[in-house]
Amino acid sequence: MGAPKQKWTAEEEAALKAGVIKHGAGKWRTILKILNLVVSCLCDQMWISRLGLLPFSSQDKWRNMSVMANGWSSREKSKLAVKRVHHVPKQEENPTAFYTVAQSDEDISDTKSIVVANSTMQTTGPKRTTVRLDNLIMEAITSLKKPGGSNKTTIAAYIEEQYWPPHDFRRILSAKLKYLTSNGKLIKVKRKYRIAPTSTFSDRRRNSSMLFLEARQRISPRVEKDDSNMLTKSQIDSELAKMRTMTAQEAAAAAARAVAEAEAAIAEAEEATREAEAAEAAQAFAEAAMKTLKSRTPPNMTFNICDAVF
DNA sequence: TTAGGGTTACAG
DNA sequence: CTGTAACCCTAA
Repeated sequence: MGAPKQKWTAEEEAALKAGVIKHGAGKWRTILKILNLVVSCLCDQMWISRLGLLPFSSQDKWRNMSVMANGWSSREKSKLAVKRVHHVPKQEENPTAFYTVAQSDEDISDTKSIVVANSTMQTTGPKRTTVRLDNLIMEAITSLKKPGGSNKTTIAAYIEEQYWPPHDFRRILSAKLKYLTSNGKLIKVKRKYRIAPTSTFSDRRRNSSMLFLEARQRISPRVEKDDSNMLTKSQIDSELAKMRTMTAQEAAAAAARAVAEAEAAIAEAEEATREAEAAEAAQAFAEAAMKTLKSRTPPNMTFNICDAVF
């Protein structure tokens, strides 16, 4: 009598998972934005109506999926302080069996549900989820304690030592440094950067600018390639060619990465206007990736994107 | 804007 | 009828 009740597709679930992995459960608005962006190419009106107009849909979906993964019944037990989920031994058609939903009253600092894979997951502190390149730069300069500031090479070396940035990370760093300098956050003297005295570093608006480094850090090396924010047209085609030979699981992983990278690229682009082209390319890749995933329509999409990515 | 409770559609 | 999933509402 009213609402037709549209069901979620596997692709949509995959995209949702990717969004949650990247931003954490709870940032539904942000996730929504990314999801709309990535999946819009499907011309799936359901997404437009569901995600565009009903933010709580993704929230509800995630709630359902989480509850399912924990084996609890519908949703009535919202008071779950779960710690570990054992694999459901029954059938293998339960794709979401690896969530560790740390979501109780106050044992975990924030309500950010941590999605954990079963394999090579290093210690991911709950608070370490949002590292920004800006902060890394500040951290580097601060830690290096150079009198006149640190030059780009030194900063890059520091960050590369502490984290696991992509290959052309230095290129992005350059743009970022330039931007921060023009913005007054940094002061550049003789090729050396120092933190501006007055400006307590804080990025005005955006919180969605999660750093691709973060995602990059955990992406297993097997998918480590020449991709990054700076995707060229040919690189995208190359990626797509690879995807066509992928399994559904790998395609899902690629789609997940596409989500992350598109978001990262777009976030960067918003700050450094120079990156607009990169964002476009990354977005194109994301869309293409989703399209590929869509057209594939594997037997029953029982992939676990967490497994696939991490 | 989000967390979380309530409501309704749909499948078994 | 019962359980599940999508949808809706609202306090904070």
